[in-house]
Amino acid sequence: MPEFDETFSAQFRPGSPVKGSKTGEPIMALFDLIGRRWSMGILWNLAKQDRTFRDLQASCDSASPTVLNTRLKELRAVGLVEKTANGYSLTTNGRELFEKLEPLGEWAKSWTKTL
Amino acid sequence: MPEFDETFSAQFRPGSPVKGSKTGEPIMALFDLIGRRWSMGILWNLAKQDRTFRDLQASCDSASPTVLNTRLKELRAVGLVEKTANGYSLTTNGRELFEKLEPLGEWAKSWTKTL
DNA sequence: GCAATATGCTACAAAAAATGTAGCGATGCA
DNA sequence: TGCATCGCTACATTTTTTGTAGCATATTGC
Repeated sequence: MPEFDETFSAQFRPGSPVKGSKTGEPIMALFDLIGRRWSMGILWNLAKQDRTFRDLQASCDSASPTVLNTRLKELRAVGLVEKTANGYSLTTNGRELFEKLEPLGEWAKSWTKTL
Repeated sequence: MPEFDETFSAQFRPGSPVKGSKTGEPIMALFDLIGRRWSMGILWNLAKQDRTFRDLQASCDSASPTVLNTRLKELRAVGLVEKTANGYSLTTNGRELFEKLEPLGEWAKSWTKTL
C-alpha cells in the first residue's frame, strides 16, 4: 500500500474526514473519489487491459502526467488499482467497481446521439 | 433549454470539441460530464426526490452555491435535469442515467468497510 | 559496450475550477 | 409594511488541473 502524501487531493490526505464525505453516506464518499477528473477513465481503461503509464495517458485524452500520477496514487491507496511489473492493473475490488460502471458504456452511446 | 455562457466549464461551452472528449468515445464524454465535483451527487439526490436549490445544497455536503449552480446549468444543458415550479428534478433521460448509477450505492457501502 | 531512445515520473509555473462569503431582487407571510 | 427565506450572482481566495521541461532508469540498435 503506497504512503499518503501531500500530492493527494485534500480529502484523501490522512486526517481528513472519513473519505471526504461530510454527510457520511458511502455513496457520496465514493462519488468524491471517482468523481474527479480521470478517475473513472482510468478504471475504465484498466479494465479493458493492463496499461503502462504511457498507454494510460494516451487512452485518457492525454491527461497530464501530473494528475494521472496523483489519481493513480489515490486509486492505489484505496485498493482499487495496483502496480504490477509492467504497469498498472485493477485489483479485485477495482474490477468489482468496474462491473457496476460498465452499463454506463452502452447508455453513453445512446446519450451522445441526443446531444 | 438554458443558454450556454461563460460560467460553464470549458468543455461545455459552445464550440468545444463534441462534449469534451478528444478520443470521441461516448463513455469518456460522459465521464467528463459526470466526473466533476457534485455532478453525480446532484443526480443521486434528485433521484430520491425533487429538490429546491437549498435542499440540494444541503444534501450535497454544502457545496457552494457557485458550483451547484454551474453544475445545474450544465446538467440542464444536456437534458438530464430540468427546472420546475418548485425546484429541480430529473428528466426522463436523467432518470435513465440514474438507474445505471444506482448499483453503485450498494457497492459503496461494502467498499467503505474495507477502508 | 555504449550511444540513442523510451518510459515513468517529478518540479514548477500558469490556467482553470471550486470555495466562501457577502449581498441583491423576488416571493411569502405576519 | 416589515422581516425572513429563497434562488442566485459577484468576487476574492484557495485548490486543482494543466503544460512543459527535465531527470533517472530501463531497453534497443549497433
